[in-house]
Amino acid sequence: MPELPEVEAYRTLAERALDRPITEVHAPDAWFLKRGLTPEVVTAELDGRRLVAARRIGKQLLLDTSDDGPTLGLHFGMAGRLVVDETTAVTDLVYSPNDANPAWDRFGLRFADGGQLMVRDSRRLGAVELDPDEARLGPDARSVSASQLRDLLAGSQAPVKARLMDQSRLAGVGNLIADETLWRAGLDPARSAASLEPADVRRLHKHLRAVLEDFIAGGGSHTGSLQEQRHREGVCPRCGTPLLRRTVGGRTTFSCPRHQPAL
DNA sequence: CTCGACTCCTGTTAGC
DNA sequence: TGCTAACAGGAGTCGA
Repeated sequence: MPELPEVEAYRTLAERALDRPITEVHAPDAWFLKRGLTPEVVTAELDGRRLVAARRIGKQLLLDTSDDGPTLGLHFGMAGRLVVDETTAVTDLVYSPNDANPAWDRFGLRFADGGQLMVRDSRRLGAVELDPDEARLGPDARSVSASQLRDLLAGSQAPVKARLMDQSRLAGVGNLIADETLWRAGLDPARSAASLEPADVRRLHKHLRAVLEDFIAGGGSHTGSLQEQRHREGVCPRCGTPLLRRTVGGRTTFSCPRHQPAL
């Protein structure tokens, strides 16, 4: 997906959709609805209500509804976008087409004033559910404390990168944020989480926070220093050393063998 | 419980 | 130019 910074932009955009009566629910793709939700049920639950708050936990967008209605949970998968009244929050989304294709409109709400909120996802890896279990997500990466980060890394033999991307322990970090953060912090993504020293964790925390704020301010997860070097001939932006490309935690991973040495 | 492999889906791109 | 295979910012499930 869209990682945390993109979903934060979606959340801000979704605020434009608040307090507008819902007159129609567009759910043409039943497969896109999860946890047993059907087009009939989601229509009955949302029709006539209004969105009253736009929240975000990690990569999950949560839209609360009026009159004690359900919370609408939106996931954007790897290519999903949010569109409100034909305005898109994020213009450049790597690995996702920019064009508007009606067939990619997987779920949407029509408002009484004629406007709309739409989830546009070419790849169908996004999801819509009602009253998602918010407890399944770890603390949001934008506000995670240093001690929380220390605790969620402690004792794990999994690669530190895999641990950072485990949404049940830390919500919001995806592949690009993980690589950029570990690169800035000078940590090998494949090191076991438990092998980090206290100073490593403090540095990681500092850079994680900085990367997130940079990406939120700068327009997305693709704006990192490492991003333009994310290809087979890529070199370290800092020292020019050819980047190491491998799979860590099941995801394509780029790192500088010089600044991010293995133990 | 923890962790890695596999799977879902489809548009783009690299390579023959 | 055209076809095919690999690959992609995510995450759920299964099994060792």
